[in-house]
Amino acid sequence: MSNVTIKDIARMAGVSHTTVSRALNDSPLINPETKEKIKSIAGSLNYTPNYSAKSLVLDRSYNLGLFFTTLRQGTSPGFLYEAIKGVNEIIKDRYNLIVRGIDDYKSYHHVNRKSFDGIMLMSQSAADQPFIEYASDHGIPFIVLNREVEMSGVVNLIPDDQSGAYRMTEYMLRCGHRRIAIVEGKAGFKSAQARKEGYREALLAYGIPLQDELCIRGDYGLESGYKAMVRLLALPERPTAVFCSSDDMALGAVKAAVERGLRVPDDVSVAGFDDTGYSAFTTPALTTVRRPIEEMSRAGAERLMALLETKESAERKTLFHTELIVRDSVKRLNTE
Amino acid sequence: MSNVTIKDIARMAGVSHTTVSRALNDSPLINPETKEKIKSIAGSLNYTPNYSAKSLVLDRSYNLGLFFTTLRQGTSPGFLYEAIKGVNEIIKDRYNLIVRGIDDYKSYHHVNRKSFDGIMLMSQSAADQPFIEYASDHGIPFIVLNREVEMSGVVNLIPDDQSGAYRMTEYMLRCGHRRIAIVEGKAGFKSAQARKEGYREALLAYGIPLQDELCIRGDYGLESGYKAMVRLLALPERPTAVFCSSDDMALGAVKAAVERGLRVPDDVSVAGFDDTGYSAFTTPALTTVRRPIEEMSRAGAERLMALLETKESAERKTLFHTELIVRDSVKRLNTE
DNA sequence: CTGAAAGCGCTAACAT
DNA sequence: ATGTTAGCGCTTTCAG
Repeated sequence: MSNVTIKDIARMAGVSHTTVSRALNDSPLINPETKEKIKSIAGSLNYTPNYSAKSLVLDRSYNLGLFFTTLRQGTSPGFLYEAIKGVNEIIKDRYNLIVRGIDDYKSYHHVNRKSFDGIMLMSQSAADQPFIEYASDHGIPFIVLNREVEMSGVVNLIPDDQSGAYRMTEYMLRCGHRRIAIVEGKAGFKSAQARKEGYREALLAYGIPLQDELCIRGDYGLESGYKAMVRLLALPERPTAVFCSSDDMALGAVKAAVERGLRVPDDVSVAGFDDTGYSAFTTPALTTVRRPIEEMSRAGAERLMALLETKESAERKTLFHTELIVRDSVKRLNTE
Repeated sequence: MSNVTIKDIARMAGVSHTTVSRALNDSPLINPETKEKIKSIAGSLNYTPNYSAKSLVLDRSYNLGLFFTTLRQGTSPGFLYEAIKGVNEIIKDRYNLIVRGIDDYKSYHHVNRKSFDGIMLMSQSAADQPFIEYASDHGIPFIVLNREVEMSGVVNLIPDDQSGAYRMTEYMLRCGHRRIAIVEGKAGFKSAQARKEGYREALLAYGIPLQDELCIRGDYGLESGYKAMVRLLALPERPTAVFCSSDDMALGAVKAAVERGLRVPDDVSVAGFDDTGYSAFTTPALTTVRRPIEEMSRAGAERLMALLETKESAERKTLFHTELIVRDSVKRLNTE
């Protein structure tokens, strides 16, 4: 029932508990034979160190936080999934991974250096700026993923959303589309802004003015894509292509089009962003932009662990490349 | 920078640290005025208790584990998402939620009563029986969700998969289908077996023999649904309806059918299981069985917390009802 | 109502 | 190479 302590082992081995502690921590000062003996006793007694005690004296909690802006809305299941998977793969059982939406906390009181050795913030919105400042003020080692932050000295891993959106829009333009709408992401989310910017830039490069009526606000969710498409289809002059800032919204948009008797991509083209596992399996398969969440999360975990061990990390800002994934939901209007 | 301890507060308040401890823990033995004074000092100093110290003396870690059989395959993003969301909603900041796939552990060494006050196991497969026994042997309070376990005395919350599958199959039969295939879930997963059983039972009730060629093994993933459908469509006599044991597989199945020029549901009907957020937005909208993961997770968190506080929990086994969700992917062949 | 003292299990000087 | 001692920050007898 494992209430064995180093003192018990010490007694059995006929040494002091200090020696046991050292042996178990592989101190080089201990006689190899003694060490072997102690370890074997520990093994046979099924000894497990009491991490609360270790934590107290070593001033480490062995907890790592993986925090999201919110778990309620705007965070897609696929996003959460890939992030957790990526991080867990790296930290193995060296740390406990604590997953939380920032908005689950009434106060940040429980978030402190004693309780978290480090924090990875999957930042989605500027709304978590206060949290970032809190962490910074309280000297908690942290890194920010997914959203670019201005703060200096912060390790910041971000996907290159803007150029992804640029390439997608450019692709649509190359396919001959000229009237291209965008369904934007959640208001206040940096990623939403970056994707819009890439879209704008591409249009500009082709000398096409940005039209307000073709920019519809969404919130990254399925439903909002649906509603946006309904509005777009009601326009006097319909777009020939719709760039949705998330795959989920693209799904919703396709749904709206199909319900109104239109065919995708024959009557209207639709593209997404994210490349969730589903996008290859929708009908039609979704042309989208792949966002390397899992890779970014793995890298984040590595960087955070390095930061905890060496107390510093070289590169501050790292861009993760997005990739255009061409499937079947955007029609080629020309032969180029 | 919050390295304030109760001793600092004691000094400032002119009392002993014992009194501070008691005051902060709302002990009734402390003079209300003293208490107020101490609390206000603590507040102004921005005191945060050191949870490692509390943990050591109180023998509680304030950690709750949410464990999955695996995070690599067979666990859908939606499943993970709803489970985490449900649990976090209940535990708020009273506990840390640690999310892990059991197969992330090389050994269970780090899983013990000192490190986890309690564990919720989202059990998907009999493969985690050893883990359950481990937890039980080591006296870690735990409850098992999602999969029925034989072990007595274990709090066990499970969705009623079998009757969900039964109702779905029955619905297909009522629609006039007689040649109904099933794409089964991951081998070894209890849920896969239960869904198959519900299917079998319904066929039996209608006097239809189970045909091996209509039972295809899948693994709950998109791809496996696709492959299964390919095989079914190659049959000399095709099924008129295909019951997939997960929405993901249903998506794959629809994909395969459409690629082969068939229309769903006009040429072949497809149904799913789970009712993930996506199922209403696929084309056609998926007829499926809703599985109340979030509710079950919330209930699980409540039960676990009750178990930790009162050291016992009344009901051992609770069934969560699944629900038939009729949408557009199953065709009515008759007029009944 | 408050304080002194002990101790949770561990690590880390400081001896030797 | 090993032991002695102190102490991490907190709660909890036990005394008063």
